Amino acid sequence: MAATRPARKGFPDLASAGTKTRILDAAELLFMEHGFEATSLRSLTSAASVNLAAVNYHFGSKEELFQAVLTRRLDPMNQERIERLEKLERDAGGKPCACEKILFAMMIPALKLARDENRGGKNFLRLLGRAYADPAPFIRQFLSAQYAGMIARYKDAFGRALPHLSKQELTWRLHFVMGALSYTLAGTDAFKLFAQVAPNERERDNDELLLQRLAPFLVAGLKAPPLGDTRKLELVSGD
Amino acid sequence: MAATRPARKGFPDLASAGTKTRILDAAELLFMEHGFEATSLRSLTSAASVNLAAVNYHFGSKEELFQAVLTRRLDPMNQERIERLEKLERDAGGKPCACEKILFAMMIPALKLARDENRGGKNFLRLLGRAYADPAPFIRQFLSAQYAGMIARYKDAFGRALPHLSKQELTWRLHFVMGALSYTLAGTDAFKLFAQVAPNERERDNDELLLQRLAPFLVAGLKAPPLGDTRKLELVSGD
DNA sequence: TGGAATTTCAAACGATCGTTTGAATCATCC
DNA sequence: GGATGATTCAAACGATCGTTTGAAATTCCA
Repeated sequence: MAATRPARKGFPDLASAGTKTRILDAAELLFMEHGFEATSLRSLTSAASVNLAAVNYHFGSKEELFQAVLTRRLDPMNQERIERLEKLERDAGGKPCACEKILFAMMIPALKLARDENRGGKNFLRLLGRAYADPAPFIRQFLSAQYAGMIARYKDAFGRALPHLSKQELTWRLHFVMGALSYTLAGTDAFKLFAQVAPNERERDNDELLLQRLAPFLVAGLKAPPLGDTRKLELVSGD
Repeated sequence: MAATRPARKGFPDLASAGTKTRILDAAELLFMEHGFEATSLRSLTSAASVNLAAVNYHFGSKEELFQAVLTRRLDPMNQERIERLEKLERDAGGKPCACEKILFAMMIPALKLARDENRGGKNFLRLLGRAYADPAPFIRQFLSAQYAGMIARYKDAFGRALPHLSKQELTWRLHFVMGALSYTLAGTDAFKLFAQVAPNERERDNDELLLQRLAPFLVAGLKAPPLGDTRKLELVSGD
């Protein structure tokens, strides 16, 4: 029952590393394809070429396996986001950073993850997109814990970069930004109907170009005059 | 085996209407809370106070029930979206419509649905948000069919309202808009971390005010100069 | 009202689920 | 090299799944 903490001597686990990694890789793929509930441990362990009991042995339960799948990618990504922001603020030397730069500091680590087909790549981002929309408590509080630190720092930086926005306005706009970003990176193509362009054209629209398109959109949205500065919009007037 | 097409005479079904509606209502709530796979027909029919076999009798299968749940709300909403756009274009008389008005024509039906707690309300929009991120083929092609007509017309209208955007650029920006919109309306609050404001403050941020905040953000993003008009952004230069 | 069609119901179908168990295998170090 | 602990394995656990069935109950129309 040592589990999850093997090899107490020199190197980290090596014998079990193969098993744990194969499980994580298979879980990442299958959870993305079929979702958490619809993925059975039997199909998962079969795909990973490990014994059925290996999941409960190494991770404790199916839920803990799911969290481990998320942690493996999210931890480094969010840490890199924080490091990039800190470097940005060091270079700025007390002055507020440019809005675009802050946005890029947040987007680039996600982009790098998406392109790292070696490990996870887009599969993981799609899985993450699903997790965002999942109301299961154990998923929601896990994501909250994972993002809390990173989000707080970025909200602070954006707040100084966009002094014309009230605190509430900023909160909502960052919500919009994260929505468009995660939705786009997840790339589930719920509306692939949009793209009636030539398919080879879409192939060439790689992730880097995608973010180059997303960035101006988000920056313009962030810099837009807040509610009330423009004429009052009559919303649900009709009917 | 008539099923799904009862009462061939005067009124639509009345005896079975109670059963079918109760099933749809319970399914809407439970699918939202636990997802499609994790919701069992036994808990569903129990919540609806109907017999277990009623789902297969009235809808054929669990999957068809899920599609019926989506259709009940999506059909009227997307139809209203089209009607509003057509009215807009009639009033404009050949001229391109204002970008804001097109956006509102798309958002208002969704908002009205969100506020109609009588039927569905936010529960359904959260369910829809989950469906967007679900890669299950039967869900994806169903959503495509549901949205295809509406999306095509709006893409056309936006294209005329934003002549400075290339076709590809427009495609992506509409993708961003739908992402931010659906993500926000779904309101899963994956990043409720943003909102450290007073809780009563968030309570008062009702849906109408939310869209009044979202609209300027999206309009500014849509109107932003396309890629290449601004200085070239060096993206993944570092590292 | 009587007969046909529709709807409800309890019960069971076979299949699959996540987890546990206890013995067998493997690696490691005294 | 033998003991110790980590890991793998086949097998089984009880539970729950979506669906089907055939009869009972209900509704509808002639």
